[in-house]
Amino acid sequence: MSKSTAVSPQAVHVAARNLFASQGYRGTSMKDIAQVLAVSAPSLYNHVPSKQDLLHSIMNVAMDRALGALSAALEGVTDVADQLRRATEVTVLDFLENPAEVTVCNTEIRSLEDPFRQAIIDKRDAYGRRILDIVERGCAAGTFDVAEPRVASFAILEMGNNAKAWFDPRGQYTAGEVAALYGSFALRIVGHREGVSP
Amino acid sequence: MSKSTAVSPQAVHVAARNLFASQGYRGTSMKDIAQVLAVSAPSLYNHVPSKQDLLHSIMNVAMDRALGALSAALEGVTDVADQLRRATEVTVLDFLENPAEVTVCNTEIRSLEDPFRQAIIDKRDAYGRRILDIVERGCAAGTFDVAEPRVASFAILEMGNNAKAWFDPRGQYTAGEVAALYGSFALRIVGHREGVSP
DNA sequence: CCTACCGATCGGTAGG
DNA sequence: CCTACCGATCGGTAGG
Repeated sequence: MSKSTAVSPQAVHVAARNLFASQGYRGTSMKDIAQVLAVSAPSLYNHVPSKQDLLHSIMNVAMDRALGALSAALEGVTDVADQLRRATEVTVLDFLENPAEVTVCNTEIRSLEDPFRQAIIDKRDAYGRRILDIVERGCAAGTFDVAEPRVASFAILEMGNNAKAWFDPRGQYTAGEVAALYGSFALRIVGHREGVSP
Repeated sequence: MSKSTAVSPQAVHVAARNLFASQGYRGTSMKDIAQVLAVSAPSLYNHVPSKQDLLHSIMNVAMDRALGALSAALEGVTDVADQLRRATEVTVLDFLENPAEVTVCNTEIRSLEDPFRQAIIDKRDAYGRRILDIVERGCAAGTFDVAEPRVASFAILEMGNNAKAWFDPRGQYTAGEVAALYGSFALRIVGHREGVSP
């Protein structure tokens, strides 16, 4: 379990992320993190200012990565159905490829104190807003047909959230194939003609 | 915030459920629970055996309620599309009407110790299995058209999970109307002809 | 239902 | 990077 050699802010970040995901923020002590890195707990404070800062850093890196991946996936894509498919795929891919960060973001917002807390909520809301924008534009263009774009966008964003819990990277499907399935579900939810997967 | 008079196992259960949902199991002390009930922390042990037992009780009650509601909703319903719509509606209704229990079930399985833990996981899996059964029967009957029934059933089960976070009981829609929207999404995901809501 | 109290553990600091 | 240590808090018990 331990992976000594070369303690760094990065290494502390990774150890904390994994422990926070499996045991929770309050269920993880600085000593637990230190043990993974084979050092004493006080030594961690040479690399990170506090446990709370560590939590914020983990969530902030995760949100920036997700927002960046969403932007990259939509670059140059003009068809609104393609946009929704790609946005859904990149969202699910992020869930599958970064299960620990996503778990921390999902379960530990309440453990974040308030200078940090609102900043993370704002980024999460910005992500949701971008999905909603796509759904609304598709409805306005007559490409989508769904009674409540806002509810539909929440459903799309949420439906893949727990895929990391059952997904097996060495199983029947690749992460990309699972993401493609969810992309087709998204198009079906918004009532786009032809939501069947490749 | 406090609600004194008549401390009972029930009252402790309710106070603990609300605090576990908002602050987490490890972030809630027995003293916190006692304060809501306006008694001292040791007094709680006259009503409940331990904090861990309290957590298990909250999750077990929630799972039994959800499983019972699912059975009741499906009673006498023979059409497989109606079954999926009703199962999805009752699932989302449960999420909206019991937000605190659902939050605890979603975030605190890791805080449950192992005699209790597996029993809760088994009940959760049984719930998911019943949704999957409906999707598989619909596919076998040719009523549904979806490439991966298993993935579809996970998506259906998950898509309403966070609805409690944005749903406002005094807002534009009733819980029943929101549930109906998700019911139509479920039918669309499985490729049933006509998934548009009433 | 209370006060008094137990051993254990926590995040973080001092000082080197 | 370490040991030694701080004040605070934890779940739970004793005893009434």
